[in-house]
Amino acid sequence: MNKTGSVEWTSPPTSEQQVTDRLRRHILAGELPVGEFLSQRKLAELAGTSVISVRGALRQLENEGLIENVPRAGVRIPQDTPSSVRNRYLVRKALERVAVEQICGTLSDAAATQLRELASQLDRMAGAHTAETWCEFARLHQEFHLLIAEQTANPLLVQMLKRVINPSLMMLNAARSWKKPSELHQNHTELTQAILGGNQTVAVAAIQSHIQTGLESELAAL
Amino acid sequence: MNKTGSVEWTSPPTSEQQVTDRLRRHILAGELPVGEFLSQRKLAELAGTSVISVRGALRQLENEGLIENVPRAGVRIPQDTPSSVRNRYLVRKALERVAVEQICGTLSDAAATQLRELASQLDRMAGAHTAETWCEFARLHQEFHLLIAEQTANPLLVQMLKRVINPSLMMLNAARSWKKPSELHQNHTELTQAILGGNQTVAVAAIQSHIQTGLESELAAL
DNA sequence: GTTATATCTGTGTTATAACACTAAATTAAC
DNA sequence: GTTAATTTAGTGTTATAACACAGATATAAC
Repeated sequence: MNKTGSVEWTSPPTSEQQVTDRLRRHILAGELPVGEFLSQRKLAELAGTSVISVRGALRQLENEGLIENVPRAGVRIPQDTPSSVRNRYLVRKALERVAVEQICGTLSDAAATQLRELASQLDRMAGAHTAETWCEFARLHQEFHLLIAEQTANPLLVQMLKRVINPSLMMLNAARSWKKPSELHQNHTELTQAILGGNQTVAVAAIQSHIQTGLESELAAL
Repeated sequence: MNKTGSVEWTSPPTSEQQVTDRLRRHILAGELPVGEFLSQRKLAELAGTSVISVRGALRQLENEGLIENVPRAGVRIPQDTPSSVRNRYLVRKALERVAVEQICGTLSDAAATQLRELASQLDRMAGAHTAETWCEFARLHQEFHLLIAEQTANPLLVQMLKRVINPSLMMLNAARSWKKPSELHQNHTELTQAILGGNQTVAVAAIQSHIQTGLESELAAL
């Protein structure tokens, strides 16, 4: 009935989609070895489906930048290097800059309070990090930045920003054991106020410096 | 022997890759109907392979932003709207801006001459457009902007820029019949000089205004 | 012991066929 | 003639099995 693309009817998720979601969770949690090639057959057996669904899922995750596909060799989680991290952050800086420029001064009250709430929650968590709160902190941090991007009503921008934030999330989760998190403390409340303030120049400066801080702490954790 | 990812040995292209390349060419040339769902079986028969390779190829093209996948309905070439075009151009503006900022004043002589040559070739072609030269012009235009991005040595940035330029190329090719091309005349030589000049402020201003012109002409062609 | 050959096991890749579902067309009943 | 049920043809999706190649292991010959 509805093949037009605008599906409100929640059709049962395809097998491939289920595998995709499960794999993504595992990767983001840092539970898969980085650098090694993953066996499609083992993944299929582990997920209880066929290779074909796994292959589709891997393709999807490749598009999200979480894994790397070498045509006749297989698929693996890419090993981060200083330059790959810098490359991601350059793109991220570009995308978040225009996002902030776009929404500066035009935010709805609902979005503003949601942003403020997330920021305060982040700043509260930043002090006391345990292994358990790490994952949640990383998730909220991503949600905060994506929320900003979503206010532009530009799905492409959101998708690309996700693609560039996700790998960092993965890396930080994988490395959470040997890093003292207080280092990467960032004041999100301050950033939020700069954005909500309405002065585009100071908002842009704030987001740029914020991301720069993130880059440096991630490089230090490498 | 070489499974490390850095493959110099040109292994024979996988079937899926061949289908991908052929399909991409067809789409970019504007030879496929936009909006309609494509039949995987017909594509497979037409390409002389199985559905499985076609599905992989479609996934790849989806990642390049050329087609749109609706989970249980199929895959189609998305219909452009003013807002989708604006969304693409916003991202493009963000990406090309940082690209220019990065390379401004640091270009090698080889890259500079290559850029100048491409620009002059484009400006020469801009005056006399026939149906035959359109495709070539679009290709060169893409090559020009990608060349700028490639000078940053940031593969991620190049990939994303490609993803945002390709659909425009496709649209312009499909619409070349009912549009007088002189409208979208852009002075690429002037832009090149601004970039090579070394003054970052004027270079950024030039690229921004250049892209803005492109946006307006594409909106007009919609 | 060393070397060369063969086998075996693992990989990614791909073709075939069946499944589940939808939409249209045909047929049957009223 | 109109309406309802049924069949048919099309779709995307997925499981199975075979293909082709690579690396390791074991076996045979020297």
